[in-house]
Amino acid sequence: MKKNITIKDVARETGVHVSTVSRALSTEASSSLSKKVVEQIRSKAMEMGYRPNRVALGLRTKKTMSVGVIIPDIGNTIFPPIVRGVESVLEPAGYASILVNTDSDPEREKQFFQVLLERGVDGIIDAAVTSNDPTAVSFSSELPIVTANRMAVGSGIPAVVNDDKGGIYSMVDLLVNAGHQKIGHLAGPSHLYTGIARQEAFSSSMQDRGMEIQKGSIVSADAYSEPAGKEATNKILDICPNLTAILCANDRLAIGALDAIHSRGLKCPEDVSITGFNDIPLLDRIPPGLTTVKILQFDVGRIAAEILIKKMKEKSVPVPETTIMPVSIIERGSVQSPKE
Amino acid sequence: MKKNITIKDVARETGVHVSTVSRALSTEASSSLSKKVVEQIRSKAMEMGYRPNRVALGLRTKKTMSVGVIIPDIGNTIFPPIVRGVESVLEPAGYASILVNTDSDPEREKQFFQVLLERGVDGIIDAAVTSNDPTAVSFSSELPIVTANRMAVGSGIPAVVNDDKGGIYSMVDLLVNAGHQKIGHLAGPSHLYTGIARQEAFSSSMQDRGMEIQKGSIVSADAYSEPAGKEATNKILDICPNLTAILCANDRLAIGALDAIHSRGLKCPEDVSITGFNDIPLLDRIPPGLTTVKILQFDVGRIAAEILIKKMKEKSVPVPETTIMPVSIIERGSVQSPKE
DNA sequence: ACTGCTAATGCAATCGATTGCATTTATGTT
DNA sequence: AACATAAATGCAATCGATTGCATTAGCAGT
Repeated sequence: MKKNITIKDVARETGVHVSTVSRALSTEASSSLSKKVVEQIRSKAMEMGYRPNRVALGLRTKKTMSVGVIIPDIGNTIFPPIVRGVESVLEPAGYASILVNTDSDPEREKQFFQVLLERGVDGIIDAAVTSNDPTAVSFSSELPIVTANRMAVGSGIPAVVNDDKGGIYSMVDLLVNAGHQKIGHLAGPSHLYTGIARQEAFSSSMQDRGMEIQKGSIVSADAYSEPAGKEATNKILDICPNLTAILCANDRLAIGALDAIHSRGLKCPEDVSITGFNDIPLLDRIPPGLTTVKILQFDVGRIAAEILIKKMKEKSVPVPETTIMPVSIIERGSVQSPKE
Repeated sequence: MKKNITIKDVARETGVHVSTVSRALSTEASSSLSKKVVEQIRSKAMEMGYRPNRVALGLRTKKTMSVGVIIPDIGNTIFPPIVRGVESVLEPAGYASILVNTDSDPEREKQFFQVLLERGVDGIIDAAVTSNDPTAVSFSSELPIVTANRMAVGSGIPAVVNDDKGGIYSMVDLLVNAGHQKIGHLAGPSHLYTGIARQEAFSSSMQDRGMEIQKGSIVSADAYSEPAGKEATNKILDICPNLTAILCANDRLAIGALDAIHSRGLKCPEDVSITGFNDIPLLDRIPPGLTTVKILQFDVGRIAAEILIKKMKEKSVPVPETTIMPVSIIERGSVQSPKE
């Protein structure tokens, strides 16, 4: 492991001062140097295998050209595309992404904010933010933050989210048009924006149509996981066995719901129609084919990163506080008209 | 955005020299200071909201406590668990992970190595390495590298891989025991270790059993994707329509194979048995249930990170050059005895 | 009280770059 | 040829920590 070449070494070899080397290597500053010298220094640097030290640069300029990406769990299939979208704009812009998983633990989220700040990130994409998130809010005065897929309600932190409300409205529409009257809602965790927003949308959508929401027909799952979905579905059906459709807050919950109704000897869509949200990879291949709301995961990440970059470049630049990404309904086989 | 507090500020407030503050804040060096002063400085620092600057630390110590994690694509479901495994040991050890996606482009891989070195990472986990990877080899003399899931054959770079050979042997066993005689192999890309290793294992396993490998019954897919799998399967079946089983190099290819045989009006497992490799998330829910080789993705990442940490702490410490992780066969519904 | 130690703290260099200002060199004008 | 001016380069401080060495303070022994 040989010693790294620094501008000092290049300066010595070319017989100029380090500041001259620094200028020669920079695109802008090199204009103040004679062409010949610039040329000479650059080729010498190349020849010597000079590699700039970004740590030193970061110390001097207080810009590390890195951003923290906070997500609950990269193992959850909804997040990789978001991360990829973030990357797709950050990387070409010269930023490195430091990825951390909170496991939805607010304590860990807080620690990671600390760590990321110690590391001098220029900004943070937070896809693990909770609906009421004092941590994110307090740090938002220290560096640019943009939340993705979720938002901290009323925090003033720019957010890129999906049209949760529109998606749920459309889905209720679809179910109602198919003839369903008794619709339940398997809601997401009540501390998450998506859980809350989708549940509110469900309720108001049903009300708008003058449809009855049975007592016990809305249950929040503890987490966005299949087992939690199965458990919550059982709770719903124990109280409201007459439901003909269950609108789920996301696909994984819907898969859990499928498990639950199967274990009760029921079938989807014959006995109960089920719908999801997100359209995660491979979902199309799981029978009976979940009808779901497709979100633009990649673009959520992409736009969030674009906004972040704007704010990092010029922290006072005005950016939209909430960007709502369009969603679309994907019809597959899990919805049919109620029988009889 | 207020100015950050530095040890200088703390020093001024407590009336001591910066070096004293530095020592007071460090666990080891604080032993050389009087208890009282240490106590005083620490509480003052806490009170002032002091946050250490790791960039400065990194410059001084030449350790950034960060590692680069290079993968082909976080969107490919096999990688998130690996990344999570890596994280699970890196994070508690105080390392941050910089994640980059190469999209399997060797040129990008090379660039990322450069970037990561500029950023002063202490080591690299490379899960995007190709079987013959001059880039990884050349950089391996500059910093510790460990490859995960794949290996650069004969490079001397420590690797943590799956028991690809064992998995394929077991799978051939399973097919043969089920009565299959005419077995094809949908191989992975031939520039990837997994593609090569699994194909070699297939061939030798068949030979060991004295079974015939028909001409044209082994075809490499261009990429580990469903469309590539479908395409390659069609090539295989065009030439060898009499095959009763196709052993695929991974699950996504197997899913593509499923698509191909369906489009030919054939059924799995009635007409053709299909097997996969990896056991990616949700695979169990895709009909007819792919029989596959389960690998320990999380642990591959975990062990790779453990080895890397060892090497970063003490670069000359001997570590196993190749660690082979056990695999297991998961039997589902995609294999049955050939009819007739 | 003086010497000799040890314990506690201060000093200053260092890591690798950038950058405002000073200085030198080159160019042009008359 | 002299001088003003512009262009090119050098100087040195700076970013925020760490750390080997020097210095001071405190204390014990006589």
